[in-house]
Amino acid sequence: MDNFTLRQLRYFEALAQHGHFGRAAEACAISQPALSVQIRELEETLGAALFERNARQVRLTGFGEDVAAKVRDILRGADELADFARLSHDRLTGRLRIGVIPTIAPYLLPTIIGDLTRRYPGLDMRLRETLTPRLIQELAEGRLDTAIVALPVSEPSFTEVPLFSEDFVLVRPSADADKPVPNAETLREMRLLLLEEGHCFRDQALSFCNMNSSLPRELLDGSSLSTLVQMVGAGIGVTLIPEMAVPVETRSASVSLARFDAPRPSRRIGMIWRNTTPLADQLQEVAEVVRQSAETLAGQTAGATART
Amino acid sequence: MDNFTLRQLRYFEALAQHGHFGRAAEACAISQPALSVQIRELEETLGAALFERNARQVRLTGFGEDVAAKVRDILRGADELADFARLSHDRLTGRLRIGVIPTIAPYLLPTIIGDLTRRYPGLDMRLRETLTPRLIQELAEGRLDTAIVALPVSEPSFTEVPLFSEDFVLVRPSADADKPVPNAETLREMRLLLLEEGHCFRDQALSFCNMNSSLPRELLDGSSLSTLVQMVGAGIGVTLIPEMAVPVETRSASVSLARFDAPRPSRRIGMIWRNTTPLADQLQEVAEVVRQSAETLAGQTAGATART
DNA sequence: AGTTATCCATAGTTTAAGGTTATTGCAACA
DNA sequence: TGTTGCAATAACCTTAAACTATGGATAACT
Repeated sequence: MDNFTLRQLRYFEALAQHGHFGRAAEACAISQPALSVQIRELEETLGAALFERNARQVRLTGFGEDVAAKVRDILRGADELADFARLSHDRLTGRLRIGVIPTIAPYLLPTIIGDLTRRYPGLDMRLRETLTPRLIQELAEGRLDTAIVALPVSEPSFTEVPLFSEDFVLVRPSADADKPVPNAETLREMRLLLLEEGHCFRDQALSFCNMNSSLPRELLDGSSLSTLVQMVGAGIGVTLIPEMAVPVETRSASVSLARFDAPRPSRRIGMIWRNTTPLADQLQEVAEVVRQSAETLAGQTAGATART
Repeated sequence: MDNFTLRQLRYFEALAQHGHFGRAAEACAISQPALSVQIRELEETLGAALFERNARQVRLTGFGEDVAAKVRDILRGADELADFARLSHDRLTGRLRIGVIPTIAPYLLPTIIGDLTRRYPGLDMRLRETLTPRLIQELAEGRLDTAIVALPVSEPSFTEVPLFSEDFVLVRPSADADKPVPNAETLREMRLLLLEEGHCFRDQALSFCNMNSSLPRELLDGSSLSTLVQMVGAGIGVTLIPEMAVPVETRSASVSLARFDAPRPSRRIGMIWRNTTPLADQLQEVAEVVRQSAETLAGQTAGATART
């Protein structure tokens, strides 16, 4: 292998520039003998003289000139690396891969993308929307940096921080607007439309009714909350949606909304990341930003829910 | 300044590639703790984690990936430098700046350019033809690597090696072909055409006649041997030319050649270089090549002189 | 669940590398 | 012929980097 050091290259460049051991050494903040030794060792590793030493001046040899050009490239590369590292210091930078579950993504992402981009200019955000199990797997494999999911996840190798809680809202045909709000019991008797299997929100909704997810039931599965609301509008049944989805999903459907009495169904949303990620500090910051975005969004949503 | 070392970058690259401290350390031919320490120190200098260490694997962080790209560039540059140096090992390479006096250049250069190029492929030869004082100055200033001149030069800071001696040949009008060959005495009475001042060959010719160069005389100065021979052909006078110039200069002129009796006028041609040049060894080689080229050339020249 | 295996980090020690000051040697110049 | 300027060398000291041995955490196995 090549056995020269970056230090030798820096000394070499200084000497090439100054043409004088004493002054070059001063520029490198070392003593003249130290520089002499390093230059000699560099010449030995390269196998040829880089400088011609003369009683009156020190001059690059032809070989030395060729070397100088290559050394310049190397040192500029090293400087760039140092600059890049300094700029990245403690700042969230480069790529940040965030996973989000489908029952959050459409409502939260538009806001937090904006907020994060404003907060961390130059951040290369990459978003992935998929079901919790896959998010967990990709996070474990290092293909994601963090994920926004429903808590708890209870993976010992993950850290989870809560972001916010959101209630579930009942969506029923407009015709039912004046009927009493059902409780968990009565809800079980109704035709409850749910997301297809795999969605955590499906399980959360079922759990509210004390029903088993795997229990074979005659229910129609939708692939998105949007679909479910459309089906409700068509009078096929009722469904639950998280509060955050209300403004978007009920905008154009003729359905009525109802909030449950206590104990209200709800879920906790949080961020998770690998315990070992070096981004922990920055991800805490990101969590704070997301939390505030969600809070703002919740304010608007509450208004919307009230209006309906 | 940046305080990382090339060694750390090599270790970093190995670890990035292997994703495993033990195997990367083995690839670097060091122990695992040594690698751990160097990686940690690199991370400290750069101010951020490069790898995420996990019980099962070691993975680059986003920052680490950006760094890896820059590190690759730096290391490839270093490798190139090492390769370049290895190729240049002890071989005469790169630029070689040779100065030659005008009364040698036209006759010797065509041959030695060919011979040197054959001997040192890839050599970037740069030739300069000018008068001895300027050659000496440029050599001293490091603007030439070596020069081919008439000896002695007697500069204490220069090394001189003899290449060959060459006799001076008398050139006179063809009509004089049968006249006896003049000696130094009788030559002084003839109309001797010489090169303009500054040419060493002018002084050498004058010295043969025991005449002082600065002595005001009615003589016509030519700017090249070629001009002088043309003037002889026109019957204006006689001149001396070095043996080596004979084949080229008398090819198309109607003049006759005559060799002097002993003591024949002659001059010693040699190569000079700075005592301090690191190319000394290689220049000795070059001198040997030039010596042989000149010998070959002298053989042809002798034949040509005999023919006339 | 206890045990083993794997793997990275840390500690303590030795060796090599790089720095310092003091001195020598060499050329150039007055 | 000293004198001066400058690079090389020597002797010594400090820091860096290697090694062996050990520790602690996490998965995997029985």
